[in-house]
Amino acid sequence: MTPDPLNAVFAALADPTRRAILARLTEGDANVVELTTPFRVSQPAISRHLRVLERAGLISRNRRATARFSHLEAKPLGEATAYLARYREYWDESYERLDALLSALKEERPADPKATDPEATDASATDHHAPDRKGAHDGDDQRHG
Amino acid sequence: MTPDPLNAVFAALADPTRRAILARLTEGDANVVELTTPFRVSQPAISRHLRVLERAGLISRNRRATARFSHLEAKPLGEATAYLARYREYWDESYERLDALLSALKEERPADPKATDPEATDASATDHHAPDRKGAHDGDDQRHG
DNA sequence: TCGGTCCATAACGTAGAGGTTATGAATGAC
DNA sequence: GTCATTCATAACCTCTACGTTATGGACCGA
Repeated sequence: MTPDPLNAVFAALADPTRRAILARLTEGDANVVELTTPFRVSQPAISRHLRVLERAGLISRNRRATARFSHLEAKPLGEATAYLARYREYWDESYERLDALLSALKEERPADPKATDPEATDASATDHHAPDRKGAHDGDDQRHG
Repeated sequence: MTPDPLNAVFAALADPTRRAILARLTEGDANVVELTTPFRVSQPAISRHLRVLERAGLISRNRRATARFSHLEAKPLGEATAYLARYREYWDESYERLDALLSALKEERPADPKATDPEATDASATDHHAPDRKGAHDGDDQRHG
């Protein structure tokens, strides 16, 4: 039933107006009029953006008189960040490769002990653009369907 | 002219098939056939997913004989993470507030040590609808759906 | 040269996103 | 009670996303 919360969170974040709304909400809760004013789109459009954000769990809302205030709920952002953190080693990879390269160069010259860390030379680095792994892994691919 | 790279990156991440493709690519580069097999969608569908990922800068591709291998380019993921990091204080906030609340309770009745585990009592529960950042409003009237 | 494999693209359908204007319900102020 | 404000919703349009099947180009092996 729940297809995957990340779908809704990332989709919500894909729209610049919604990101701007979230940024605005870091300065404090705001009602629809306050959120509509700076964005030169119509009020119903903002209302729909808010509904998208609410369904993604990124905001909560409560009444106050005739107004309805939106409040930033950042936990899904934390979950999205946690998801992305899985890839950190891959965008650090270039630095690691630079490290490996420098280490290799240093090996030709004498010494430097810290260059011998086996974890530093990640497999993915050598693997770069040299696939040749034809069906090596078992069918562990995740389908979120 | 470039509307904002985050648009494309988050939009690309919003699709579970594309996220699965990225996950697969952490195990090594793959051609279209290898990427199509596990996902029970047609090959043209995968080709389009790959184009979306490529436009978002999340993969690069190179030929190898008749095949075309995709390679994970994680830097945009790092940029997306950097963007989300701006909100870290807001999802940490709940823990901070929970801490503050528990501290306050402890001062009243010095006892009950097991209540201090932040993992045990879900933080979002306390955080929910307790704005007080600026708008200083209360009243819990929320609607979902 | 010929057949097979890999892949992109075209053509098409459906569904949803994002925008608009018009309108009405809910609530506070007078 | 009456009016003004706030907001959601309906009705509508356009554009894009995502999927399909059909097809053809590019390239390798024999």
